[in-house]
Amino acid sequence: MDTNQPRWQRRKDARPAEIIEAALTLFVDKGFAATRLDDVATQAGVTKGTVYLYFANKEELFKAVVRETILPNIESGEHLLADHQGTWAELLWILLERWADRMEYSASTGISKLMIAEASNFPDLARFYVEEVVMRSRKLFATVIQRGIDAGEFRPVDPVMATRAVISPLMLIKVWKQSFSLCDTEPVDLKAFARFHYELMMQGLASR
Amino acid sequence: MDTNQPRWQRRKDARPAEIIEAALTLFVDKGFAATRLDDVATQAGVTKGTVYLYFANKEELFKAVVRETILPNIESGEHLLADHQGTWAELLWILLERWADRMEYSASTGISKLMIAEASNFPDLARFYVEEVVMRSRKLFATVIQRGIDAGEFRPVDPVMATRAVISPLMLIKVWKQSFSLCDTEPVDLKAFARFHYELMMQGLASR
DNA sequence: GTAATAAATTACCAAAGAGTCATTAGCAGG
DNA sequence: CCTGCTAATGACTCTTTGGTAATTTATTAC
Repeated sequence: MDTNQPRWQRRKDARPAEIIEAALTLFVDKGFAATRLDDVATQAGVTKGTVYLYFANKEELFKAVVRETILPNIESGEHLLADHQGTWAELLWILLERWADRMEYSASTGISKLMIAEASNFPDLARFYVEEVVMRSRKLFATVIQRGIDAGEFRPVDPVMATRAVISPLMLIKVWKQSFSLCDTEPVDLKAFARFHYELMMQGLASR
Repeated sequence: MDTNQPRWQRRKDARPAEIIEAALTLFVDKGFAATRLDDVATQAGVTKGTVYLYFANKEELFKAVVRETILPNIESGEHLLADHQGTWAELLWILLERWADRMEYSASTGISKLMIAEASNFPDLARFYVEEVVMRSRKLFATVIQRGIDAGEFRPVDPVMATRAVISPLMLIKVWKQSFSLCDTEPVDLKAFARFHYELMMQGLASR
């Protein structure tokens, strides 16, 4: 108020991304229904009217959040598979490590929790998510495992089930952390756990 | 209408349980915020006024749902540990199988998904859930693994991390099924997957 | 400087749904 | 059969919040 700078600025290009980021945080934290658009607007540094300038309604904003946040992350893993030279066990570890890494700093992995919570209320978005994100991730891991089996590196297990077994622990631990960070006092080092789980997967629990 | 039976009955003792069951189904399916008390009442065969006869408000109903549904299930596993005679690997399988079984028919396992979605909106309930359900389950599995290590059945791994690795796949698959049953077309036989995961845990993925 | 523009605000509306309470009616005891 | 008790109803209020639109103001071009 003391300086005479403008009360707000026109930033047409930057607004949508800022609103989506604010919405991502709040949706992941409180859920879709419990998040107020007024709060999204405030956190994005605008007012509710501005949100409606860029998104038709709350549901469209939700869809935009999921789409914009997820899509950039999908493809890099597939490139890793295409370009890989070493053993399949190595690639498996690279994929898990990269994933654990991303979980530490990127808010985008919170989408998993969000989709789990809201899938039944947004069937079409759930279908999009399952097809474009989940299926592609599964296929990536399943291919690595299948090639490992073909190369004689892995025992001949069912690659579909093995994929689930490989992915689940990291996935759940992230979802869990997202939900119970306030009360679950057992701290988890994501990367250390990823390594532990990888080695358990490879060697098994039984003594020899 | 044709017969002259009463329009409703007085069933003071039965109502709370019926309302809780209806609420459990709807909360798990649609989430807390998206569930209308009118719908809960209808599904329980009463009207909204009756719900408020037995529960102070929506939040208290939610807490009652979590408490009443979970508590009966906790203790039986602990008894299994106390009474067990065979190997620890056997007990591990018994616990997993029993869990997979229960997931098939009991709605109570849907609580996991519900708590994941709503934990941040109900911190005190989340704390109750983590302490009374999660921690106790973890402790149960960790004890079995520790004893298996002591007995020389298992390699000397970190039992806390191993517990997470053992529990996560089944847990996530259940949560997932709960959320994406409509669009994730890959069918999962819970018991078969439990067996697969158990054997993978025991033997490992690497060929010898 | 000034006028035209459109980005952003603010005050508003309407629907939905949580929560209330006066009334109704099932049921047990006399 | 009647009477009292209270479980259950259903119409009501009030708050919350998604959504709208008239108004304001930053910005740009001349």
